[in-house]
Amino acid sequence: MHVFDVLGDPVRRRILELLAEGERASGEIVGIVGREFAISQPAISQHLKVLRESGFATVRAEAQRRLYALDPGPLRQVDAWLDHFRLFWDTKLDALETEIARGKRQRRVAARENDPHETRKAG
Amino acid sequence: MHVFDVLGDPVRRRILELLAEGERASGEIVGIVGREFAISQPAISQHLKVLRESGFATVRAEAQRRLYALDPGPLRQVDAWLDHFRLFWDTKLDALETEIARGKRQRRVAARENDPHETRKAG
DNA sequence: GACTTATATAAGTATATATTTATATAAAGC
DNA sequence: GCTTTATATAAATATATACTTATATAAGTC
Repeated sequence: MHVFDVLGDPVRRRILELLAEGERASGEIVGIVGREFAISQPAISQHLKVLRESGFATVRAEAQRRLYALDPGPLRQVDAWLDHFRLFWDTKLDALETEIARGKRQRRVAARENDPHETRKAG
Repeated sequence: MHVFDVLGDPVRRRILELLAEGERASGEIVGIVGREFAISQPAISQHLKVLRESGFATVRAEAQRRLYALDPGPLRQVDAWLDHFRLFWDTKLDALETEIARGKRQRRVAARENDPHETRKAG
């Protein structure tokens, strides 16, 4: 399923917002999102499956619980696709600013990925 | 139709990419996108309708032609939604940078929107 | 005024997916 | 071992939407 199809569903968007706050058990998500959208546990379980299989979320087991965490990869892809349009919607100056910031970020990310110690901070 | 549902279709994403390069007549879009995706003129016309009605594109007439232009509003909404996750995927420092840039941009946008010269789309 | 060009709309259909209820799996507690 | 708790899967169904072909609208050309 394409990144944007995944994001097309409001339940999945809500789940992602929750996961942005931190790891959550399936049951917690069912509690919150199920109440907000009035849908069943299997419905949410299937949305979680979509999020797993499309790379938006990872899971780890802890006893019977399944703890879901956000994987930012696909969201970064969306951000990258928006680059097509930033030059359009920003003023030229804004765009330049944005591009400079992105470039800096990308260079740092590249540096991290080459670092065998996988350090969290990079200047 | 929700912003993300609009972006869920690959034909519409391609049309938006084209419009990011500048205004295009419906016929040009049919020529390019129709060939790439092997779909008919009415199919593309219907996608253009979706883009119009969801605010991604504006149209103006020129003789029989319909000239489509990108409206960045909904794409900015997507960008804004991604803010939920930037703190997650950036390092703290990166995020701070991004937020500062966004703040500056938003203040400028607000200034533009208060400008009485602002143009609105045709009914 | 008929014909051509450019685009949109109508009607019908096929397919994808979001849901439901029912059931399976699997770990924990007693 | 049986029951409870937590989660996933199966099967069936409803709905939305992305197409198709056919046709309408409207401006330009001869």
